[in-house]
Amino acid sequence: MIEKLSPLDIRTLQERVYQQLRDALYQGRFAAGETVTIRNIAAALGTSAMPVREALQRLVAEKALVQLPSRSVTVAPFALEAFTELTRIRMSIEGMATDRAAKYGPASLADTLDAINAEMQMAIASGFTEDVLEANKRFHFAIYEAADMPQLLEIISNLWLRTGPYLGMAYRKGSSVPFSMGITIHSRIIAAIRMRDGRKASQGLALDIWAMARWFKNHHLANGASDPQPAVLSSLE
Amino acid sequence: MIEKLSPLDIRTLQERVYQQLRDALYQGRFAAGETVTIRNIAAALGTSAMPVREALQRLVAEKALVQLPSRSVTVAPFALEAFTELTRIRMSIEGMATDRAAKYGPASLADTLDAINAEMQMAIASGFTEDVLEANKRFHFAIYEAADMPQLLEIISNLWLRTGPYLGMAYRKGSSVPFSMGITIHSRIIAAIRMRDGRKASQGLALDIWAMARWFKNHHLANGASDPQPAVLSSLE
DNA sequence: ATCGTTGATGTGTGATCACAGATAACTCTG
DNA sequence: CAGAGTTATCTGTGATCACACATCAACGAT
Repeated sequence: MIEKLSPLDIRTLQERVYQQLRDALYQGRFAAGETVTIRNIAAALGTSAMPVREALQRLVAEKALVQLPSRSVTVAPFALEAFTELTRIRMSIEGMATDRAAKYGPASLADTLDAINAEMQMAIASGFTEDVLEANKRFHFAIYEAADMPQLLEIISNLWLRTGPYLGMAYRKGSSVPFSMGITIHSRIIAAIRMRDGRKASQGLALDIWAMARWFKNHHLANGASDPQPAVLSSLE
Repeated sequence: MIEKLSPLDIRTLQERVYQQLRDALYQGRFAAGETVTIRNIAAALGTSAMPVREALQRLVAEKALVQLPSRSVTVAPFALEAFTELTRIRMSIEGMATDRAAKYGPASLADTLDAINAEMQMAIASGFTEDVLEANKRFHFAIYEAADMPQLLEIISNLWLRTGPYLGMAYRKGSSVPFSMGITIHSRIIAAIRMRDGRKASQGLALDIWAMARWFKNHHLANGASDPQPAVLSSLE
């Protein structure tokens, strides 16, 4: 009986609108600063305004979108200070998750990460940046899930939703993301996890986040004509 | 001209509903597990269902309320594991904020904190627990604001919204919260901040959070008949 | 006695509408 | 030719309604 039928999508319309918008945002498919209107999206999705407006409000509540004083909703324009602060927060919070994953995670974690890192290296070699980004995300979240702290995981997901668009945006403009350095750092993290050295793993992860942020800043500000960042970790500490 | 008129409240209805619910939740005025319906609240507030349902969805998005599979919204019932995890997260995140406040905050911070701590001691002496809780909150947030990280501040506010109800609930049941110990810990934090010792300040703050959580667990579980927690910090580390 | 059915009631969801605020182009006045 | 006022248009907000789903109690069949 069961195998003759396929499960249905019982999510509410609002939920589906939300997830579609969330994905689009995460992949940077909306331009920063772009304003997003209820009726436009409703028309694009073929729904009424109702589910769209609730999805938008939810995204605003999660800080994935911002609401102007005029009450219209826009994609947050890039702001250096906000980005720097987010990076600092991520280094701390994701570092904490990594510490716990290293100390108390399953013994199989290091092997899982090795496999993902190998896939990432292959993706780099073949040049599919989209796949590289995806593998990088999988690498990080494999660690965070191993920390076995569901609420922390959600906080981290939210932070990625806020930072993600910038990276996607940057590589969409055709820049070669320096992921090869990432591979090396990842290996160091794996080694630390294998030795259950939470401190080293956490520091490695923070370095990974920091290096990516520094690259992004230099790349982004090059187009915006501003000072490149010094290659010293302390500037973010 | 200007001084003849007083400014109006231009917030949307939804916003006002949201803030009223948020306050009520934070003060523990809703029982854990209680289900909250749109029409009831709308009737109580004298509005239509529309702004209420949007406020509720916002609170769900912020994890201040939970949505059951039946799609009705309830106040999250107390769950020990969730509380323990939240405490751990708070120790880390609020510790980070404290570290920065100590290192880079204004020189006046220590004096401000001393004043608040004195007020708190007075409130303890006079027995107004509500005032004690309020002073305690002011103490903590004076530190977090000094860290000058607006996004981090919002994350912390959200964490307090999730943890706050339990403390309010407990003291509402007539328990004497052991705040006198808090005063001592606070003094240690102030001393560390005065010396710009971020590490010590952050450890002191984590201890403050941890001690409060431990008291709550013992108190709460005493009613629920379970094992009291050992008085060792490592159990949470 | 147990399980399934039926109904009543209460609930969230989504569509639709009326309306006020915002914005920008335009017009009129000085 | 400014600058204040006007207008047209687009936007979010809030009210209201129809509907489907959830829940639970009373009832009936087995």
